[in-house]
Amino acid sequence: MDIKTNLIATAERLFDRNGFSATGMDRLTQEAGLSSRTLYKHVGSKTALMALVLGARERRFMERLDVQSVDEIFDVLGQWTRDEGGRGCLFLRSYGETGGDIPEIANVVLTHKDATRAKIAEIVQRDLGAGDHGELTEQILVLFEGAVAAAVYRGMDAISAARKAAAILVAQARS
Amino acid sequence: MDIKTNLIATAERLFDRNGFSATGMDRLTQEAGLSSRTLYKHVGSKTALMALVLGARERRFMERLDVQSVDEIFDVLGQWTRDEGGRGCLFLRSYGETGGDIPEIANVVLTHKDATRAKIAEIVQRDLGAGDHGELTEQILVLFEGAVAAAVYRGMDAISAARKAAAILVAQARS
DNA sequence: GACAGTGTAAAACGATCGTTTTACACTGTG
DNA sequence: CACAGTGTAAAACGATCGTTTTACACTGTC
Repeated sequence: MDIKTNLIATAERLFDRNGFSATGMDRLTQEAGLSSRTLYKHVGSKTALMALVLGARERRFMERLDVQSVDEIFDVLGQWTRDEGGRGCLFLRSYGETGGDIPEIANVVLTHKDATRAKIAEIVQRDLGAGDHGELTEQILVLFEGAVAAAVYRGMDAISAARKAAAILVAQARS
Repeated sequence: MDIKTNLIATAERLFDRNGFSATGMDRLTQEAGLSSRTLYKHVGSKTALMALVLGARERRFMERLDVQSVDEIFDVLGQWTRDEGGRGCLFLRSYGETGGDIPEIANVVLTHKDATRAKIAEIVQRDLGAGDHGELTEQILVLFEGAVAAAVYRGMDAISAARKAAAILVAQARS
């Protein structure tokens, strides 16, 4: 595998499992199987590596979220959580750990949240037909965000609860 | 004010604004206006201080959450966010930063989440009358958690969306 | 067969981390 | 006045942080 790709994947795993600050560069180089010199040649700095990790995750996530109905949104989330484990939104976690003070990271996070909201709006639109669905979109977004957060301690139950709630809200909006 | 109380309040502010790892003990002693020797005499270690901060927040939060209806839950959350700012759930953030690996902290976090869920169950019960409302409770919990998380980037809109969604789910469960 | 490029291994950089220690001032009590 | 208790100020602890440097091996190309 490409050095940089492998490095970013390893960093994503460690950041997600142990936290950003708690993951030292020594641990990272060791687990990625490369020297610190090579690491810095490829990514420049730890902050840049964090941004790269989030960027890669964003692309992977958006690929998966390309669905047609509100119901499927929560299917995708269930699969994601089963595959990758539910330790909370890595974007919000990076934002929290840095206090939102590092523009390089804050930008990626806020852009990702904008994109997620836009994608949900698009799905709601497709599901409900033409009309203003701003309120429903915000509700689905909150359910999605809540399912991610609550899954940390409630597991899959949180996700199926969100899914059922979303179905009720969609039905209600249709009538 | 009592030294320890003031220290914990200062630590809560700094941890919340800048993150746990990113907040050094020097910064803390400086802002709390005491020597590091006094700090360590009173709280023992940074980890213990984190647990104390979370414990204090838990008591303050549970006091506020002592309401009678589902609707009021989101009123409380709105006030909390207006008063203290919405930077995400400090419990989940502490859990994420430490990878859930520090028992002293993981315990406080999971206990808090259990208590929150129990409190919501109690409110739902009072609101809906006797019967099994496990499903609705999980849905309200997810909406609550989602409102907290989404408020980081959507502000109060996330909270009022959660409130409206909860009202619909409650009405649906009543019929 | 020199050479530029890219990699590793490992030591070292200064800075900062959480924590402890030393030295000293102030307080109330016997 | 002695004294134990509690506080501050500040230096120092060893450890670890992110990052850079030194020294060297391997690779493909002219």
